[in-house]
Amino acid sequence: MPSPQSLPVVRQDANSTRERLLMAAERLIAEHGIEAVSVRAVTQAAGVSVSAANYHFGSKDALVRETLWRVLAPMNQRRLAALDALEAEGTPDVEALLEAFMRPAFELSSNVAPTVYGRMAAQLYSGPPEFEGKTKLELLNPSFQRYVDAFARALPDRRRDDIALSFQFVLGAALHALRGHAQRLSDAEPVSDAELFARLVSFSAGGLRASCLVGLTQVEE
Amino acid sequence: MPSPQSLPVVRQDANSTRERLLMAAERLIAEHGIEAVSVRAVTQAAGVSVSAANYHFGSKDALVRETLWRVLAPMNQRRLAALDALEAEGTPDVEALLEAFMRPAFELSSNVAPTVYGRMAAQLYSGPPEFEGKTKLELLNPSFQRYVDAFARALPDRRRDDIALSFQFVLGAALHALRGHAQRLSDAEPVSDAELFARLVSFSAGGLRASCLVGLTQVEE
DNA sequence: GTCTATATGTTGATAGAC
DNA sequence: GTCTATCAACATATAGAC
Repeated sequence: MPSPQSLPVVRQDANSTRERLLMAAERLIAEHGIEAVSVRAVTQAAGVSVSAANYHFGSKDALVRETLWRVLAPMNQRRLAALDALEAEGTPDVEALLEAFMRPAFELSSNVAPTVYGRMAAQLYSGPPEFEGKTKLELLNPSFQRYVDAFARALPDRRRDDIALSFQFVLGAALHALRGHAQRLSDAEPVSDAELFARLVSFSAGGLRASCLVGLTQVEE
Repeated sequence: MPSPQSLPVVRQDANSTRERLLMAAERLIAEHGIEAVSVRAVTQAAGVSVSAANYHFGSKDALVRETLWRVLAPMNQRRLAALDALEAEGTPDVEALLEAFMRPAFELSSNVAPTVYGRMAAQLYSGPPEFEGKTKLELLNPSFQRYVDAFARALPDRRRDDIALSFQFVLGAALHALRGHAQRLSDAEPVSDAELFARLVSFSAGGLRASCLVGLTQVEE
């Protein structure tokens, strides 16, 4: 289904040492977080020595950054492509925008490493702040801006910075769900991923639309 | 203003080694996270030796657990007291419940350590999962249940597990804001804490009310 | 390119003097 | 109770053989 050139597949042999390291790092970081994963753990999972990792990446920081980028860049690309498709056929409404934005985060990152895009994004926001810096927020923020613009067109009676703030709340709710906290606490039977996604979309839509009804602070009623 | 017995103040002299360690740990963990803070960093900030910490707490785990508990227990107590006060005068609406729930998380934890309650709670949900276990979710979850019950009374046409899930989204949005991500990304001028709080409340109220209008999956319109 | 072996620092925790 | 001194284990990173 994905068109051949949809992703720039410049990857080398899937069994090269470099590729195995990135796959192992992707899986371990998505599960345990950046700080909890040592280079040794990655190299052991990849079946190579520690120096092999340092030969290819130079440092743990570089390995982590490349792992994050390699996972988040395609996710981001799908987000933007979905937005392009929506805007090509008119002005999308809030629900359509939310689905387009969040869908890639709930998909598998690749067929070689069965991790979820958004789980990696959650690690990005939980982990040490030096990793947010240039590498990733430079990647994600521009598409956030585009989505905020699209939300602003879908909600024309709202100030843009108001929408930007609500968008952050949406992000927080989605990251929390991607960390697995949403399932864990509801005492009822665990919801399916599809239902979790649908409820997250409708919750976010309600939140985005809500604050247009209230003033900045306490309004007289 | 706080009634004398409002909090069980069983603390020893504010300058005891034990107290100084807990204060330093509170500040450092709230700022840098659990994993990033070493026992040495805490003892240095407290001006004592490493063994003093191990004498009083036995291990880093115990020190962290007690730090978390000591910050989150009063926050939780304020939450429950606010809910008691609301329910004493009728059936509170969604906004009142959200304010009561979130207000303590945005307040200062104590006058001795100028950290924010909710920032510590955010570290709890970001950090290694072994800290969530018994100590804290045993403390926070019961009050979550009480709030979910109250929301269920405020929204009688909603299923309870539906509300429980939306409540998790609220939690995610609040934790994201408490981590400071909400301010950082909005390109506009940074909002004040009071405005951030007000917008978070109205966003969450809209989200909580929203999903009662849609079905589980795609509904026919 | 990948390995073994090693350098160098930091971690959490302990032993024992005072 | 608090310290200094020290431990063993782990971290990141490098040197040099092959």
